[in-house]
Amino acid sequence: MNIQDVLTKKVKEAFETLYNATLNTVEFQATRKDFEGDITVVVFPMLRVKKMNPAQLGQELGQYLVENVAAVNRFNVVKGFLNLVIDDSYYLNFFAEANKNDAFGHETSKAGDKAVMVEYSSPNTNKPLHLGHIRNNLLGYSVAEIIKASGKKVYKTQIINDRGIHICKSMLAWQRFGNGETPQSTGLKGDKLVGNYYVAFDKAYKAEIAQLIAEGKTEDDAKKEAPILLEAQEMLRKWEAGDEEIVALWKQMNQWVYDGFAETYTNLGVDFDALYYESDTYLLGKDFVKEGLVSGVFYMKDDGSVWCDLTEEGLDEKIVLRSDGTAVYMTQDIGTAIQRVKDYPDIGGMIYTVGNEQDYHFKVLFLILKKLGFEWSKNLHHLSYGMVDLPSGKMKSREGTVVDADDLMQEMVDTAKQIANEKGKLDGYSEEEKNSIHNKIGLGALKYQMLKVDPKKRILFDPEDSIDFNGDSGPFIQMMYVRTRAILRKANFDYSEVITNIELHEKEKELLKVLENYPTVIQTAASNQSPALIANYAFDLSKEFSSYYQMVSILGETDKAKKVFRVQLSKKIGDTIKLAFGLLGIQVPERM
RNA sequence: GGUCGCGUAGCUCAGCUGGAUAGAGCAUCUGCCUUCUAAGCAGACGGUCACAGGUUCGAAUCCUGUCGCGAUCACCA
Repeated sequence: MNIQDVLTKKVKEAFETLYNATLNTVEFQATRKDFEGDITVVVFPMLRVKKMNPAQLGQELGQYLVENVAAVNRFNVVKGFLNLVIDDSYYLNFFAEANKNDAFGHETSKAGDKAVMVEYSSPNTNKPLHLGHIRNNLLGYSVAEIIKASGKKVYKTQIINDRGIHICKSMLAWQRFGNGETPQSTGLKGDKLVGNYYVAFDKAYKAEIAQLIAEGKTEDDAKKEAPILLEAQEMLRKWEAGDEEIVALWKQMNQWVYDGFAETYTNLGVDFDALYYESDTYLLGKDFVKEGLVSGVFYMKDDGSVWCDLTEEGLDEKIVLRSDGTAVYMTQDIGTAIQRVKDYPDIGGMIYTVGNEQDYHFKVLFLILKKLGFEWSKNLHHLSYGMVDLPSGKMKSREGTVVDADDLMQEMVDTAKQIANEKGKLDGYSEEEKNSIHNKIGLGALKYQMLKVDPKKRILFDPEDSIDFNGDSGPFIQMMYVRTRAILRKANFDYSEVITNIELHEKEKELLKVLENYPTVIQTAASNQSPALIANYAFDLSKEFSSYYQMVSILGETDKAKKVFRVQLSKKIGDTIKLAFGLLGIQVPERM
């Protein structure tokens, strides 16, 4: 029970005793720096229950709390704010308790609890991953880890968009211009090689369009009639018909891409528990469309296309099956969702990490699943995040205006290396150790910068402005962890004794207050699906520690009990930074 | 045009389930490394919370409207 819970109970009790009135909630906030106190009760909302002068009410409540709550030392009232001074012993006891738990703030799932499936990444297999995918991957991975830490079972998954016209474009261009190139023959990463042919296709396609326009066609006609596009469409038909040669090429090129992606995922540090491939699932929804047709959820138009009428819900009509009977995106997503629940019967809900450009699609998908009568449809969430844009606008693979994921990660590591070399603090380490450290710091900087922003906000990424390594940054927080580790390495004495009877330094009290919030922050971050809250918390804790570290000597303290406590506190803060960063997928180095 | 989202310091962002004088980082300026790692600390400077109304004891926060930016409204995914 944290201090808020204790006080809530006692304030309610005070209300019953003093005024014979019932209070539903008690509102708290951290006491402003200008006033004395550790926590503040806001009395204004209580006036609705008990009409009286707020200052007087605060006075009476404060008096009651001092008399009836051991942890409350004294109080002061400013306008409608009751500022309480909490006794050091409360925080020392809290710390002693928290210190017993190596994963303080993290819960584990209980047998029988429903699981959450988190979908993220879900790339197309015709081009390499870019910065937009990085944001998606980091968000999805982190939200999954946060929900796990909040005490739920989690499955991470993705749907790999491995079929469709876009893949055929790369395949066709490779057939035509590739001269049998392979990742082995060129030394290129597989996804990069395939991406090059996607660009090559677009180049050839544009040339043909220009040619056709020169011959007198309109632009619209030219775009539809360009021979290379017609050929790609023919290739897709052949693929669907199971043409052996085409399918073999498709498998080959996809495999190159998967090998490339695997490397990127490893470097990025993300993973998955279950993979779904569009080529397996794109037909799955059809049966449910048939069922929905029977039950009246859908209706068929004269041309045979099937629709869902959502006008009553304020949306429009949505196609769920083409007139030729083939599946659309929506058909597949309906089928995939149902399939996942069949595969993992303990799923109670799903989270789709997909950009906000698809807000409408998911609104419709969830509504359709609800209409189809699936109980779990009410627990479906679209983790909608803002696009990562460049100063020049949207990233476009075909036009080569993308920030490549692998390149960017490498750049970050190189920058970390350069900074480390300038500082020279890693001199004497092996190359392997150095590389590992540069890697953690470079990626930490990148990941922190991506995750500290509220997911729903769009990120403007300027390649000219470098990612921060100072201030509110990943490396700053890693640095604070490193300091705590340096202290522990030098603390060559037994610091296991439980300390409850010392006087706390002002900064120590502040640190303990922040520490006490950690469990709540995890729960809030989980319910809001926002890694940004964890990132901000890690920074607050680190900043507080940084100030403490500067102001107070830990190993130089002469009072034995204080020294022991300070070492314990430093360790706990380091451990908590490590845990919180773990939820963001960021590793911490032991030195830097 | 309809719908959805966003607009806070020069820049990047917190704060948004209403509470005290709106907070950080970067940049600029001033101090601080013989003491646990200066990727640091302490401090200064910097705001009509897009604009206009409304609700409230109290609004950056909630409601309405306006403006600006973005997304979306395909038998594409």
